Amino acid sequence: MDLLQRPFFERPAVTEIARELVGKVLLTHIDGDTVSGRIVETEAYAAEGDKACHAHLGKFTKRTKTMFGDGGTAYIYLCYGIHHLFNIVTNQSGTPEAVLIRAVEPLTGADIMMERRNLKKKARNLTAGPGVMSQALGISTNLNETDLTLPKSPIRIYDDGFRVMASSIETGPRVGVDYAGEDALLPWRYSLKGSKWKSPAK
DNA sequence: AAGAGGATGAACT
DNA sequence: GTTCATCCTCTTG
Repeated sequence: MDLLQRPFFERPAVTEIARELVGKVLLTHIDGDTVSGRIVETEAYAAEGDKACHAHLGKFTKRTKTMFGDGGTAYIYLCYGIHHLFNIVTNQSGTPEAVLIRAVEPLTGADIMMERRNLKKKARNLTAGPGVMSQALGISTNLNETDLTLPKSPIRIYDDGFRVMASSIETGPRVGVDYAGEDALLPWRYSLKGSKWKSPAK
């Protein structure tokens, strides 16, 4: 299990990072519990030419300032007043780009995830979807700006040797970004073809 | 100070 | 297929 280091996240091509994150392991160590899941769905949000990005055109606010930090930082924000959405900031400090993690396949600690989600079975609705995934992993906005590259961080990304062939990656338009006009059509959603742990969103 | 809207999910018909 | 819970952030006045 190799912890992904800062250089992986500081690259300029956010779409490339989003694609490569599919198949990686997302691990959290929160409240003494360690759980992990394999990333099966991501979305890329770019600093330029992407109206769907919260910080497009350099829009700097209290919320978006996290995206201007170093690559490898957690960007977690509340959506619809209910859901905690987990993103990974990419590119160099000052360039606000991020990858939204939308779904994982449970690997370890599924019992803890079920407890957090108040579910009895290890079903697809345990972690398939950005809001429910965060809940299962114990991620909430108080972990915003967490450095993901430290060995002791409560949230980390690992490469466990699992390899995904290019032909196993499915692309499509991002979810819930209709307000972004033509940028909503960009095929910047990446998922693992055939995985049953993808989010149900069309 | 107030209002609108949002990178969703669950529970309906 | 539709509705709506729920609240933070941003915009406007």
